[in-house]
Amino acid sequence: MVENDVFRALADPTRREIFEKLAAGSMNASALRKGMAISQPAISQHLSVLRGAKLVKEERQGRFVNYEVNPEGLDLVAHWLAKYRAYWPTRIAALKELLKDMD
Amino acid sequence: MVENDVFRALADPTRREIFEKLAAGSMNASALRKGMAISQPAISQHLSVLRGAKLVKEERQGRFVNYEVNPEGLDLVAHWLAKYRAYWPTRIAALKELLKDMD
DNA sequence: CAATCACATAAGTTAGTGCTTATGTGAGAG
DNA sequence: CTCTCACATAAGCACTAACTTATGTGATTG
Repeated sequence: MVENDVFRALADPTRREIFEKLAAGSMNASALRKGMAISQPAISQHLSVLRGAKLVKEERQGRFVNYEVNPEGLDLVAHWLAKYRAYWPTRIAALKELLKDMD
Repeated sequence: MVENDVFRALADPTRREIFEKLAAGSMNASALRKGMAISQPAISQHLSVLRGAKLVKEERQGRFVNYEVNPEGLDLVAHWLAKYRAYWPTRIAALKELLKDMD
């Protein structure tokens, strides 16, 4: 079940931080590590989890591996959230504004 | 950090199941337990976690405690997700339809 | 008020998670 | 071809998390 993988992946704050960095722009594992007090294998393991959750895509470029956000994982969260839309009426107005901006 | 609590709470499949049940209609802990192969304390502990994540609200009713969905937690998820809206263009159309339906 | 019911809390066990150091692998540089 | 670089995998360890049984608490029932 991939939905489970997504939520488990996002449960770790370090992983959310990595994801956030990638959302701002794709980069390789070494670049991701900069500014984080964590070992290289740790990053690699986190990326592996994020990949399994479809939150991240990898693309080999020579001896570097470029990582970028995979929308598939986010879609899963959006889908899950949509099931409970009846419970966040306060956000509807904000969402409408948001969508208007995107036109 | 409550955002962390929300994602950690949702990482457990049993907890998501409980939440889903409550989304379909508020009920007490005993009712929630029905059909689940789990002990009474386990339910109670899960509800405690969900409460800490603002995903659930409790309301004492005599010796029963009625549980219901707390939109606050969902708002947190929606908020987090909105930050990455640039990455789910495919969902935008569906979302617009959804919002139209709610008018 | 004594018994019971609905639920919470305590304590202990076990499995899983996130980290580390050490090592492996595959591609470019010299 | 050899060395180095970027990253992945292995193994081990400390901590956490989810469950259990046992017990506590506060409200209703008889």
